[in-house]
Amino acid sequence: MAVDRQTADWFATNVVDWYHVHGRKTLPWQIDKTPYKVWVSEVMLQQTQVVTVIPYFERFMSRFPTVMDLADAPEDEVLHHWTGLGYYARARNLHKTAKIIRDQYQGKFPETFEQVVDLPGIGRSTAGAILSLALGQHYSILDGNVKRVLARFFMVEGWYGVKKVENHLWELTNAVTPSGDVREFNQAMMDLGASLCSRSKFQCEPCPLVERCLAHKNNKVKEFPNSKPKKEKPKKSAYHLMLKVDEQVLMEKRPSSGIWGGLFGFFEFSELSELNAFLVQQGIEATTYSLAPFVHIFTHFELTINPICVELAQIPDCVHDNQLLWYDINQPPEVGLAAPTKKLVKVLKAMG
DNA sequence: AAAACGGGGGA
DNA sequence: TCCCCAGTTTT
Repeated sequence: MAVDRQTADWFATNVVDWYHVHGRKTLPWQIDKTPYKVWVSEVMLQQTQVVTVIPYFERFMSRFPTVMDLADAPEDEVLHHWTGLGYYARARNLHKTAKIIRDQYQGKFPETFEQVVDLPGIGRSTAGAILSLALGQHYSILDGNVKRVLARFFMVEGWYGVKKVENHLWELTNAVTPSGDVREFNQAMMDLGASLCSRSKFQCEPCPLVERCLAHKNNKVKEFPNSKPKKEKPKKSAYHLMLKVDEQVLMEKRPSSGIWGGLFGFFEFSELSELNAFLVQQGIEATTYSLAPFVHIFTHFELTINPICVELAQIPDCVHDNQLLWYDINQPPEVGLAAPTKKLVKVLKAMG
């Protein structure tokens, strides 16, 4: 789906005009712009908002005023100046790239798209930002702000983590990016996305694009860009063996790592056959019966727990062990229990 | 508690 | 090529 020329021109003109009145022009990386400054600021801004970035950027620039200073610095010091920003792999890439520029480009920041985009930590959008903002070259950008503005204006369906959707957005940003004023336009798009067209606190009335914005027209600004579809949680199931002697039920201490680490719980099996094999192995011959299965939801998966009961007349020899606990449901010992275990204890108690 | 951010890297 | 991940902030 192409954008007609008239719409593209209208879009660009309105955005650039808005920039001249409302855009930011005096951020530290906008003064005396160089590819180096734009690069460092763009990488910082990939993960953090403008107000937070400013002090980091200034400290970084006063310690590493040029790409050569950065290249010659010890990695630890680079990381130190990044502390608090997170994503430390990006700081390492920054340092790696500085060394490449020192060693392969005589310390001069490369100025072609292919060279720039090949550098570690610089992808298509960041390369476009460096070349357009610092050097006025005609490249589009597509960061999160631009994606949001375009997804709303054109009501782009789908989550942009999907390649097809992202490609479509690239076509759109290419189409609306004007041949002149590319610096102003790109900067304006990022400013717009960060301010009026922010994710949740958007304000459409003062927006220079409001008249033709499809999401606004359809009263669906909130729905665009479409968010990442909640991925269905993997479903797992487990059998929990509740070995009962009167009012006591057997638990074991779980390994310290992994789910419910260090808590006490029932013997857990992924298959019923394993549970039965365990009983045979322990010389336990008694009838088992099931309680109602239930689902326990974790952040990353859903576990269906099938409780299996066995009632014995007396404590079997085989199960005296430090790691084991005969949990008396009337006099609960003070140990950690996972939520589903607690729930099952309650069920047992109710059964009497 | 969960999504977002842009690029790297593993499947 | 697709999908997940990193760390922190924001919602």
